[in-house]
Formats: sequence, C-alpha cells, structure tokens
Amino acid sequence: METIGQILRNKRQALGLLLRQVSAYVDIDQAILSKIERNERKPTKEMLVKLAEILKLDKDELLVQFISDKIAYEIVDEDCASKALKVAEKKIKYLKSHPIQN
Amino acid sequence: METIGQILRNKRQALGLLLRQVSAYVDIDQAILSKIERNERKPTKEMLVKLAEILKLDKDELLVQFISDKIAYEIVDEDCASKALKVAEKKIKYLKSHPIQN
DNA sequence: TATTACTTGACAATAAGTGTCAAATATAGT
DNA sequence: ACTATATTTGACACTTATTGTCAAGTAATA
Repeated sequence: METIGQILRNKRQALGLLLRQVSAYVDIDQAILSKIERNERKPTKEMLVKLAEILKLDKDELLVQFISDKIAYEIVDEDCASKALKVAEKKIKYLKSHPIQN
Repeated sequence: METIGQILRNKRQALGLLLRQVSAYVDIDQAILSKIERNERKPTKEMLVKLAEILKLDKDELLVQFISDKIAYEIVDEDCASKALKVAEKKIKYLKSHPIQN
C-alpha cells in the first residue's frame, strides 16, 4: 500500500526531478516537500494540485489519496472505524441530496 | 437523517433534562452544550462519554455518529468523497493488519 | 574534500479549536 | 405586560495545531 508521500517521491524520482525543482514550481520550501514525501507533513490542496501538474499525476486520483490518507490516519485507532465510514458515506449521500441546510 | 446534535437534544428533552443539568454533569459551560446540540461545535470524546451516560445513550453508537459526522462534514464538498471513503477503508484495514509502522 | 541533494530541528507566524462570561432572546406562567 | 426560567449569541482570552522559514546537519558521489 503506497502512501501519498511515496507516490510523490517515486514519481519525482522517476522523472529525474530534484526536490529543489519541484518545490520551486509548487512555491514551497524544499524542506516542506521533503517532509511531505516522508509523510511527516500533509500537503495542502493547493500544493497537491501543483504537484499533480509538475509530476504528471492524475489530480483527482491524487486527491483521493490525500483525502483517504487523512481520514485513515484520523480514525485508524478507533474500534468502530469501519462502521463509522459506512455511516459517513450515508450521511454524505444524504447531505448531497439535501443541499440546503441551516 | 439525524445529526449528533439532534440526537443529543432529542434525548435530553425526552428525558426532561435542562441544558443546565446536563452541562453540569458533563462539566462544561451550558453555552457549549447548546452549541453542540445545534452542531455549532463538536463535542470532545470525553464529553461524548459523559453525555452517553447521563442521556442513557449507547456510547459506541454515539461514537460512531460522532466520527461519521466529523468525516462527512470534512469531505462532503469533495466530488470524490465516496471514492475516498472506500480507499480510506482499505488503508485502515491495511494499517490494522500491519501494526508496526515508522 | 568539495559539491550537491536531502533531512532535521528550532523557531516564529498563523490559524483553528476551546472555555468563559454576560447580554440578548425566547418561552411559559401569572 | 411582568416575571422567571431556559436557551442562544457573540465577544474575548487561552490553548493547541498547523504552517512556513531558516540554518545547520547528514549522506552520497565525483
């Protein structure tokens, strides 16, 4: 199972790009990118979009990885994690079909 | 579809309890409880446990509602929300079966 | 050993979440 | 309408998380 950091690092190296080059494109300090690639920090969505661009990765697929990483990390320690995910899916479907709230 | 706030409020009123009484038991300001019941703030886990006690709600079920609410709220605006949840579930299963990380 | 790539940690800046309080509003009884 | 009680709202301080910046560190290679 590949983490988002691994995906980014693998692709960057496959393209022969340096941290310096990618971080310049994304407009972040290369220290941050280094940490992102080692899953020590999470990218923002803006970073993700730019990263997808320069690394020629599918933006939507990367976003799925990003969000799922965040959720998984957030609730992996809960006994009811799996059940909560199922309920969350129902809630989201409900919310999307009833857009007016508050 | 009931939010966690609605669940708490409905049950509190069904039991004929006042915000003041419940918040005293949970040891929080009643303003906070008021906001929790209107989904303006999220309870902490500790609050949830105490709330389950005094409101005679199932602790685990409430926790599922709590976590699923948090996730749903977090990603409802994403087009790929549903897909991300599925991937998250796989990641969690993977993480649980490979407990040693880092 | 000099150079380049990457990593690490300390620190400041910013944002997000929390608790407290008092005033405002609502609700119901008289 | 008046009172009392319940709830809501918003301002604020306080704490905690997140984020960016930087310089010094390590690692690998020529």
